[in-house]
Amino acid sequence: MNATLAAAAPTPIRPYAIAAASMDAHTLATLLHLDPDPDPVLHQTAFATRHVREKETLIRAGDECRNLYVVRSGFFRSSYLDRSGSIQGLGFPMTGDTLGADGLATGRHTAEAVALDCSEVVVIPVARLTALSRSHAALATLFYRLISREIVRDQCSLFLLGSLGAEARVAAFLLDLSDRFCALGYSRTMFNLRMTRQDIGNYLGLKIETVSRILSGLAQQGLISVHHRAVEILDPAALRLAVEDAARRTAPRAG
Amino acid sequence: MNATLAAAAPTPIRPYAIAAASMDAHTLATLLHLDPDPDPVLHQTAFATRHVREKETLIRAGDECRNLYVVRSGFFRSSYLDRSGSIQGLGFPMTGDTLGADGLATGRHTAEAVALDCSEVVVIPVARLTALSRSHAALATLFYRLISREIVRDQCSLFLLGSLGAEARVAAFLLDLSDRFCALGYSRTMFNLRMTRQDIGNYLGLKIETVSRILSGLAQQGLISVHHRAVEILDPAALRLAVEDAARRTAPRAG
DNA sequence: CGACCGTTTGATCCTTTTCAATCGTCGTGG
DNA sequence: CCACGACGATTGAAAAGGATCAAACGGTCG
Repeated sequence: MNATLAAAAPTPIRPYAIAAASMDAHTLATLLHLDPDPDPVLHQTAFATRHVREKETLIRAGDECRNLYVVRSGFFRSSYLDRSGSIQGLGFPMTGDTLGADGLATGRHTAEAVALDCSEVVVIPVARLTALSRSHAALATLFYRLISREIVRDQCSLFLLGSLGAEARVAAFLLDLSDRFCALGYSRTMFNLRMTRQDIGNYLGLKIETVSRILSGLAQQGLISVHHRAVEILDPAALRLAVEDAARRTAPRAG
Repeated sequence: MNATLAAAAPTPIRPYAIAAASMDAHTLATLLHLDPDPDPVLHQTAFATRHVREKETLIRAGDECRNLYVVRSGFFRSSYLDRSGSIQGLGFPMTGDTLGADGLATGRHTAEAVALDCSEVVVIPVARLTALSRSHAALATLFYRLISREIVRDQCSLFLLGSLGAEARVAAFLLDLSDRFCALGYSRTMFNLRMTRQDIGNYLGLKIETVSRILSGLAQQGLISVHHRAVEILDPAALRLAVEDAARRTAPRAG
C-alpha cells in the first residue's frame, strides 16, 4: 500500500532542477507534440519561463490577456467563472498544454488557472504572438494549432458532459489522465490524482459524493483501485467499454 | 403571411440579392464584430464566398481541414461526432460566427457543420491564414481573435451543461438566441427556431421530451410563448432570473 | 493528542429519463 | 380537394439516476 503510493507519484521523477530561464521555439514545438518545423529560426526564438507555486493563481478571470502560457512542468486546474460566482471546471492542464487562449477573443480572460502543484510555464506575450506570426510562418502555424487544440479539448469535454452518465464520465476522466500521464513518460496504470474530489466534480458536472461513490463502485467491480488520491487502473479495456457502452446506450446517435 | 418569405420564395435567383462573390477583410472584420483596423490593406484583401444549401453538410467530421468559414448569412448546426457514432451538439452558428476552427489542431476536422437554412459563408483557406498572418499583422490579430472566440463559446456551453439544470439550460439557450438575433438586427423577442427539438436536446444534453416539457412549462409560467418553432419571449427578466437562480443554487460557487 | 479537512457511506428526495400513446402539421398521391 | 402517411412535437405514468442531507471515517498538521 505504502510502496504503491511512493511508486505512483509521477512528478518527483523529473525534478525541475534543470529548468532553464528560457526556452527556444523548437523545444516548445516538441513540448507541444507538434512536429517541429526544421526552420532554423525556431532555434533562435526564445521565450521566457516562469515558476508558479502550488495553489498560486496564474490567470485570474477578468484579467487583461497579456500572455499565453504553455505548461513546461507541473499541474493546473482551469475553471470558468460565471458572473454570478458559479464555477465550472474546464480541465487540468499539464505538461505540454496551453493556458490562456480564451483571452485573445476579447482581450480579457474568462477562465482562471490555478497551479495544483509547483509548476513552470513558458510565457508567450500576446504582442510577440502577432509579431512572430508576421516574421515566421512556421511560428504562426504553431500558434494556430496550439489555440485550435484548446477547441478540440473543450469539445471533447462537451461530449462528456452532454452525452455520458456519471459512471462513464468518471471512467473517461481516468482514461484521459492515464493517456496523458503515459504520453509524458509516466506510468499509464498507476498515478496520483493532484486534484480534490471537488475539483473532479466541478469538471465532470457531478457532486462530490457522486464522484466518490462511483470511484468506489469502479473499484468494487475490479476495474480500478483507489485509496485517497492514489489510483491504479486494473482493467483499462473494461473502463473503455464502460464509456463506449454508455455512449451507445444514452447518447443520441448519428444517422 | 410573411412578406419576406413571400418575396424570397418565387425568386429562383440568389435569395441574397446583394451577395457578392467575395468579401474584403475589412467587411469581414465588421461581420465578426471585431473593430476593423484602419489598415487599408484590409480593403484590398478579399475572400471568396460560397453558398450552402439547406441540409447540406459544409464540414464533415474526419475531413481534411482546408478552410475556415465565417457565416455571412444563414444558420448552421455544429456537432461533435464520437468514434462510436454518438453525437453531441456544439452550437448553432449564424451570421458572424466561425466554422471549422477545430480542424487547425490536427489538420482534420473533429466536428461537422450542417446548414439548417440556405446559407452563405466566407471561405478562408488555411494556406492563406498563415500567408496573410505573415504579411499583415492586423489580419493575424483578426484570425487569432476569431479562433479564440470559439474557445470562449465552448467554455460557456460547458458551464451550461455542467452547472445548470434542465430548465435553466433551456432558458439560457433561448436568451442566447434572443441576444444573437438582436445583434443581427432581428427582433429580440420574437423568432423562429431553425432547429428541431432533437437538435436542441443534443446541444443541451437533454432528451427531446424534456426539452418539450420545459418549453411548455416556461410557457405555462408566462415567461415565453411557443407554438411549434415560433417562440416569443414574454418575460426576459424572469428567464434571466431562472438561469441565475439555478446557477446560485445548484452550481458550485467560488471561494 | 486533538482538530481540521477531505473523503466515504447511507437513506431519502427530486430531477430527468424511459416507455408509451396521442396530437398536429406538412407533403404526397389519389 | 381531401385522405393518408410520415415526421416532429406534446403529454402522461413509471423507473432510474443523481442530488441532498446527515453522519462517520481517515489522514495530516499544529
